[in-house]
Amino acid sequence: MTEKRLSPQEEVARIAKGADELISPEELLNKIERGRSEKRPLRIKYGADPSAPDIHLGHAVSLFKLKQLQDLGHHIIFLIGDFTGMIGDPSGRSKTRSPLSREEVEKNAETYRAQVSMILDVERTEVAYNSEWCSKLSFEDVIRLCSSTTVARMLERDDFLMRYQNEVPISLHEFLYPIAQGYDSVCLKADMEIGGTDQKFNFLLARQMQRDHGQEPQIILTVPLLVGTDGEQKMSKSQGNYICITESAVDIFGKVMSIPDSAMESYYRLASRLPGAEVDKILAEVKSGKMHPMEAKKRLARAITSLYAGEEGARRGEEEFARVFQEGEDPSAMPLIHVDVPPPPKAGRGGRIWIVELVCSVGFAESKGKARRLVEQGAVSLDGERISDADAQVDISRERVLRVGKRRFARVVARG
RNA sequence: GGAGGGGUUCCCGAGUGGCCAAAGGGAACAGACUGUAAAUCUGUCGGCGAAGCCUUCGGAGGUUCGAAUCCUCCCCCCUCCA
Repeated sequence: MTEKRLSPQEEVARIAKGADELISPEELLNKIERGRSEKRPLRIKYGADPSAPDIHLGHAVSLFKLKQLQDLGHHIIFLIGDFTGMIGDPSGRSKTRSPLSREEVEKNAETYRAQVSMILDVERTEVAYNSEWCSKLSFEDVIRLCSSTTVARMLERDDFLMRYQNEVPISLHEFLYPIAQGYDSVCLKADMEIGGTDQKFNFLLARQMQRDHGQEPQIILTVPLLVGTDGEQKMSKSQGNYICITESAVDIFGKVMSIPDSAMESYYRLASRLPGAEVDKILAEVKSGKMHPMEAKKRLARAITSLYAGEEGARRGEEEFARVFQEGEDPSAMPLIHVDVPPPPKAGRGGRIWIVELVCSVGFAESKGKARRLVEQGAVSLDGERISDADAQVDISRERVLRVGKRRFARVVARG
């Protein structure tokens, strides 16, 4: 904010940067100009689903855009959809979500604040809950709201259409989700809403509903969706391909390193916060063979990790990564687990335990069968020594390092 | 309300009386390879100290030596007609 104030045109350009779509730049320019003359910041809405309160790198793309708007002096409203959470956002899912209980919703909403503060200035962020107005609606009100749109319009939404065509059930209440979300915009008098491209339909409906309520429609800004660590599907909790911003430095670093090379560019552009020119340079060097892709990915991992765990964390993550995956050594920190050892009559001398039993009891396998298979497949080692005999009895009377597969480690010792 | 089609192991999906713990694909996990990855290849993929046995094919009963498969009732989903 110390820099010279941007002209409205420049401000629009800055806001549009990195966006997938901005509807529409002209309206935004208008709003900014009017806002300036009235000394009124724009009200920017961002909705969060309380059923999955972990903020991951995909959400962070929107949050950084919000941060930018916040720094431009606008008013951010972080809306927790505690009411709509009971419906479940149908966006992008193939089946109806089961509703959350009141308690779950509240508990989840609770965890947002700390996470958001990693990116936004929470002191200057308004937090709102849509139950505040949604729960007050009468059936009559709901009917009126529903008249804003039509079934045909609803079925235009590609996930609904897809489900409909595939004969997958769509519950009627799922149609209420976009309605409720639109109503949120009405109640908040939102000037602008931000979210992933998958939210476009909902955002557009909100515009319609605002018009119906005599308001000026909100500006829509969608940001590209970040792919998950698999490099294919969009990052989401249900896909299990996400990187949480609260994960440890080591995990963030490692997970970024595990993305396919093909996903590097979009991670660089969407998740790293590095200047575009620098990204261009790195990518060009990789392409020309001047930089090894691994080096480029390490830089990426460093950049992303440092956003959430600081420089120091990024360094630690990198060291640990090199140590464990490149040198094949044990991690510097491993949980110490005390294991109950069966009494001597069954296991022979004290301190000895069946390897399969051991793998199970530290939680590295859910069943004996799975543990047995891991052993047979050569995934299990003790102090770096592979154990592939599924009948082996091992001595853990003193502390030893158990490793299963590439990334599961623990220090184990017999209890007592 | 009527007619028809469906509900199978994490997901999709084959299976219409024993050869079915159930094909095939995906996901996942492990091993090899590598750059740590991706891709590829190989293997595993309900439970049990593994021999055999137990539990599983929407639910409950029944027929049968034997049922995911046949019968009865119930629940749920989809399509068309009203």
